[in-house]
Amino acid sequence: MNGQNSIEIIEPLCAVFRRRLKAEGAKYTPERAQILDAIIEYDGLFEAESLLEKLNRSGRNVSKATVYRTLKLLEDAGIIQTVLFDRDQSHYQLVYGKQPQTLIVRVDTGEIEAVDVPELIALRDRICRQRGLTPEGHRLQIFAKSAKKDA
Amino acid sequence: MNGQNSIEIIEPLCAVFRRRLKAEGAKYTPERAQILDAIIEYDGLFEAESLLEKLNRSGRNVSKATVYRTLKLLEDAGIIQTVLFDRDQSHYQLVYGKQPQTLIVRVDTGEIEAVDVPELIALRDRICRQRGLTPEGHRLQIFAKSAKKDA
DNA sequence: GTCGGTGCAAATGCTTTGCATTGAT
DNA sequence: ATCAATGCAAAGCATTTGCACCGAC
Repeated sequence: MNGQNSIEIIEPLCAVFRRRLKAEGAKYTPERAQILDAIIEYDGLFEAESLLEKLNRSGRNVSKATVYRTLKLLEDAGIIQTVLFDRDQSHYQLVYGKQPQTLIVRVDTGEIEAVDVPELIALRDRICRQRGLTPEGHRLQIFAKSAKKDA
Repeated sequence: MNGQNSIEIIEPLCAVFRRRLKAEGAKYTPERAQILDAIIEYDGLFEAESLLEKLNRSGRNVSKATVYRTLKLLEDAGIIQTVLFDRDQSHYQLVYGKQPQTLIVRVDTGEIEAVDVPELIALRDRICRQRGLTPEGHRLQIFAKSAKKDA
């Protein structure tokens, strides 16, 4: 809703990605740029298939193989995160400059809502600290249904 | 470490499973019993393949198809939970009579540790209550590495 | 006898990969 | 020229499913 989830993003994501690619001797190709652009257009979660469709629908022709390869690069770069609800399909979300969101999966309707749970970060960090670990990230999925009386 | 995570298990798991199966007109077959037994022998997480191996190694011959079908039944019965770290393989854990455990995935070593985080339940329930939802379950995975100075 | 269950083998479907081609420095 | 990236089609692989046979009530 507002910017409270953002952590000072000075530079655009494409710059982050480009820098990262350069650092490992890889190239910031037009295909990779288009894929990142299309991802940014998503509000929340997206899937490889939907991304591929969106790209092709808007004339940015990129092959499936390149989409998958780029998703992996983006994940390595810490720009997106893979979320797995089931084994059918991977879901992805933009995480760069944000804390990963908690996902509420409605078991009755199948809807998925992303919410921020600031306390979770503190909880996570404490759990790690107690064990001498440095947190790198987390994923929380909550399965819930409407509290109405119907089963 | 101790029993504080248990919620009064009066009856053995097989009884729970049998009752559940009967309720839906299904049978508690020897194969299903053996699969549940083998699952109980695990401390924490297990995978379908490892379970199948263990069954066959100990002479309890069950087919792969039956293992997968039974895992699904056990999940529906609320006895086990599926945990997905990646898309290679599903991991399962016994959850009946416990709160699902938080899993700490060591990104440096690949080790996975299951821990109890009681506060998480309260947090989850509050998040759901605020939205008029009833929690059915959750999954929290924390990715972390050793806090030592090495990358 | 009816039904559900099992095992086998084949199918599924997302994701990955091999390979020839293409593009940038 | 060299080295990486792309696209296509083929492969991979955990999981699922169709089907014939089997066993319990």
